[in-house]
Amino acid sequence: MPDSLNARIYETVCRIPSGRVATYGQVAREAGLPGQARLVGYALHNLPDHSGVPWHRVVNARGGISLDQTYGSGRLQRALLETEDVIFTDDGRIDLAVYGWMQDSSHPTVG
DNA sequence: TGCTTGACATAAT
DNA sequence: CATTATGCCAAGC
Repeated sequence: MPDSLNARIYETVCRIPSGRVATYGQVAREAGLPGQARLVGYALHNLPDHSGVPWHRVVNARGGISLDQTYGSGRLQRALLETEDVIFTDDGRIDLAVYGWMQDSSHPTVG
């Protein structure tokens, strides 16, 4: 199994600060996989529960959970994000403009 | 070995 | 912002 690949993705996902979320594309770029956002999702799929990787901080470009929110993982991610003070919209999405993983300190809610 | 699928992104409308 | 069409790479059978 290509741990070198997943490892890069896990490393990047762990880089996501609490209370914020990053898109698959953003993680993919940080992991050195520009354009291969799918591989990020694939890696997270292989991600074991005992890995300690904050996979719940990874969402799609719409700021929404692609998983089935009607069952386990989907509901779990939302629950975990809520524990990070992340607010969901009525549409069940996250405002990337507010909770998006911005490396710059510039934040609409902070600045 | 080759086809199909997949926790997605981006461009155009 | 939502929808539709296309691209990308790796895993599964």
